[in-house]
Amino acid sequence: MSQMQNVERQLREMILALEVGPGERLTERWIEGRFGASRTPVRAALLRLETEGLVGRDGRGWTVSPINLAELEQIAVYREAVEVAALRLTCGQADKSAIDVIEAMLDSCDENTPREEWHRVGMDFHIELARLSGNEFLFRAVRDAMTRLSRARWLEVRDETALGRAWLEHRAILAATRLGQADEATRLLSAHIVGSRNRLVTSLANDRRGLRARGFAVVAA
Amino acid sequence: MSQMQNVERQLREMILALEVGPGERLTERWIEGRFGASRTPVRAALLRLETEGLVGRDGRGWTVSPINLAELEQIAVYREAVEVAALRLTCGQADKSAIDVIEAMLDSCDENTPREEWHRVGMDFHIELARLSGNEFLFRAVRDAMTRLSRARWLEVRDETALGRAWLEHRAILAATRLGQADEATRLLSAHIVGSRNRLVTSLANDRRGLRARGFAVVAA
DNA sequence: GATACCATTTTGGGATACCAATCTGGTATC
DNA sequence: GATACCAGATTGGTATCCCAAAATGGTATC
Repeated sequence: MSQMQNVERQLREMILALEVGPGERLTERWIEGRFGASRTPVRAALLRLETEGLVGRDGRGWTVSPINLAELEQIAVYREAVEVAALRLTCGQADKSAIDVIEAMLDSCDENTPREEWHRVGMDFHIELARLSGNEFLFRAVRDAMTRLSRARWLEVRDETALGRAWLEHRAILAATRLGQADEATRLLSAHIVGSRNRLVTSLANDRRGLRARGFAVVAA
Repeated sequence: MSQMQNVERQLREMILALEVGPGERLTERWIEGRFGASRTPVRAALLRLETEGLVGRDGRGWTVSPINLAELEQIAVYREAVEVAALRLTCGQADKSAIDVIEAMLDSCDENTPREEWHRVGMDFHIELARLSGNEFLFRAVRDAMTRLSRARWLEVRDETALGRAWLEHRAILAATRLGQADEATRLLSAHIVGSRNRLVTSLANDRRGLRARGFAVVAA
């Protein structure tokens, strides 16, 4: 594994895990020292993370992208379009065996599973479902959208009932997909995405003061 | 304007204008000499163009992305999803004055307009229409998809009737959008995209031999 | 003539040196 | 005490080295 990919991967993890806060300034020299790499791979990593929307330019200099509520709403609209299109493709396919793998993913979570794992599986559900479409561009769009949403979802205050409801919705989407019921499956998926967005934005807007107190830049809608 | 942005812009133009052929090998040193920049900005440019899909890694080393017919078909599905979603948003908006600007764009082309300009305006029509949605992600998705399609459309053998038909379809889409008829507008848009894709892929598949003879790598569907 | 092999060159990945722009902290001035 | 200003430190942008790996091309061998 090259240094460049290492820096990119580790820095992305730090950002997604909120070990560097949204809105925080980044200097190439700090990253250089932090990961023991020189500026060449650091710069490459920053350029790629910029296209992922995780870091941005702040005049001269780099900044961890703030949480932007308006952006989160736009991403929800975007992912609804691409996820629905992907799911429609999947419903039209004959082979539904791959759906079992995704169902097993959901099964792997129970009350003993750490919160972090629930978080990851909840994202991977959507990503893997999109992958089944066989369309590389729809897949990447969903994956990138989930990456952009990741930090915000991690900050969201979610109660147990909300988590349970999301899981039920995931299972209902899978069930309809397995039967090839495209209209029903996409209707459920749309509703799921819209509901998730509403809960997410509401939660963050309510917590905005607290999040800023923790040093996280949160831009209003 | 920094060197980095210059190299990126100029190299992108060379690739899109087919001044470096699809499938051609690129060396960082050649680009360095060609544009009079050092390797640092050259590498930054390559990293960005990679995310745009215009260049790719070929083991160790860089290659101008070949024309890939299977990819073109997938992009058509992708752009249909995002363009339809964007258009639906636009139809729901009260202010339709911006549509006149796009209509004027179409008007600016007549029989004296160079082919290159028709080509550009045909792309910008879709990009600017998506911009009206106000959703940054749908807009970028359309813009990036059109960038990826650009070279292929340039290679397409298009007769006058096909160009004229496309223009009529563009106008019909605008007309329905202006009236806020979302279902009709998106139906027309979908048909337009599917039709364009079919003509494009058919044309390239037929010309494949000739294109390869010109040194352009064309990957089959 | 085909092929295995080795020396040379070329290439991308990485490290580092340098620069101009900018930021910072302190100081002198009023 | 506020402010204008200047010197030093910091930073991203760029150029340039170095290196290991891979491609290249010529040659000896069969």
